Amino acid sequence: MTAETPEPPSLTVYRLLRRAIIEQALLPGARLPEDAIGEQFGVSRTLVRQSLGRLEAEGLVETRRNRGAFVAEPSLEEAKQIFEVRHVLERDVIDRLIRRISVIGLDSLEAHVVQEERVRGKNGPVSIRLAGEFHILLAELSGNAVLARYVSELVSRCSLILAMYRRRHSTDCAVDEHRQIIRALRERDPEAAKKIMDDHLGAVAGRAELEEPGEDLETVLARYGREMTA
Amino acid sequence: MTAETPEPPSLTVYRLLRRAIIEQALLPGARLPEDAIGEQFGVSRTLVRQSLGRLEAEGLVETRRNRGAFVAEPSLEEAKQIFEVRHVLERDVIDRLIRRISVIGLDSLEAHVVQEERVRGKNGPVSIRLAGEFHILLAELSGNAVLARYVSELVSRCSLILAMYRRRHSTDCAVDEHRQIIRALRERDPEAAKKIMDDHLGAVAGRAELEEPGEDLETVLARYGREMTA
DNA sequence: CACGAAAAAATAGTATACAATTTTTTGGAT
DNA sequence: ATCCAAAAAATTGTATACTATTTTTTCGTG
Repeated sequence: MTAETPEPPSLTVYRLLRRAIIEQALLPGARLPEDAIGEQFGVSRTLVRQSLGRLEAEGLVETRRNRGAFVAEPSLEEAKQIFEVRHVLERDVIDRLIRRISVIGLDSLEAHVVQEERVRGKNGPVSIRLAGEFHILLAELSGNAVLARYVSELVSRCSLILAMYRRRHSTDCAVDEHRQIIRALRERDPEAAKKIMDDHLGAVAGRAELEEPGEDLETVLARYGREMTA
Repeated sequence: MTAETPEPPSLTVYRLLRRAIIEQALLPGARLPEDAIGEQFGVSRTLVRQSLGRLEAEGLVETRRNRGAFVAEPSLEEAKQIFEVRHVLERDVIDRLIRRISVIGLDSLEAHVVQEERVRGKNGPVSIRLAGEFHILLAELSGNAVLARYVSELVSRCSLILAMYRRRHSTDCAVDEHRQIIRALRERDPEAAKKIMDDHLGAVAGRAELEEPGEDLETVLARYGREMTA
């Protein structure tokens, strides 16, 4: 009789907004008016506001006093700093995994990559999310929850950065690089794994060019809001 | 004519609660009832709730569904993980500082240590806070704001850990070790600096023993609430 | 006196209401 | 037509009100 407590609506709002941002349905700079969001999700501004506050703490949202919330627009400087910290943390993740990863862990990584491959080219937004979640899974397998949380946060913010400073999303390369990381882990080769990780992350840091704004808020939230009411 | 926008009350509540926790005026496990806090600070539950939410995201507060908020009680496992990530991040801070720290930066570190020395033994809570702020200052001088934010968060959580798993607060040693770090930075000696940092952090990770609960909430918040109304 | 069920009180979760600020619109003067 | 000021609308920030859950108290029974 596990009571199966349902997810509290406050969390749902947070989670859906987060996903909309990470999947780049809400692009950097997009306004996030409290009542419009609340209406779409069928909740009051109270919960929306809480969610926005939390997203702000994570760096996915910026709020201007008396002026509302916007999807964050990390500057190039911020972007550089985020990637630098990712480097530091993910190198440590690799170190830990080399020492402790189990067969089960490797299997779950493989399974994830298979999933990535399955949607490759078919569903852009989901590809973006899955690519990030591979890194989060790595961090979680490291066994250090604190480390995993920070990696997760930085990976999310990288989604924003990619949305701003990259021509087109080409996840094709990523899936391949992910496989390479798994192989290096399987062979317990820390230098190879770190090298791949460095390349994988470093390649992104040196580009620039913007995109056009996305669809309007209603359309986006209607899509993400379905999960709320259902 | 810089307009000097005053701090919004929501931020003030957050900041004061945070300080009360970090200075160990509110000990791990202490209940944090929303209306009692709001009454003390002269604000509604709305703002208290926002603050508690943010503190929860930072790991300083834990909330149990329909049961309220408490000052977090990190387990020994969590504590270990926090110190591990601190190690990784602060070693990187040192690396950066060796490369880039200016005379002005070194001076501000010196100034901070002087301040630490001034209150040594006289004001326990402030000593605790200042000891942590030395590490935060180091991280800020590294020039990477993302890195600084994470170090800051972890340092705060360490305050909780010390409150739970340490016999008595002996900041005497810390001040001395802080001086040693400054010296190593001045001499551009990365290995020495990292060695000291490792010892400094590592020394704490291997102890255990609990303390007794603290004073009641009202007394504590009356002290911290002064800044709110003034 | 101990125990347990029901009632009461307390407290968290959410929605609504109100105040303050910002943005947009309007209308007149140049 | 353009610009500027004043009014209106929209939106945020905060407080209050209401609902649901949890905790405490009460009180009857074994």
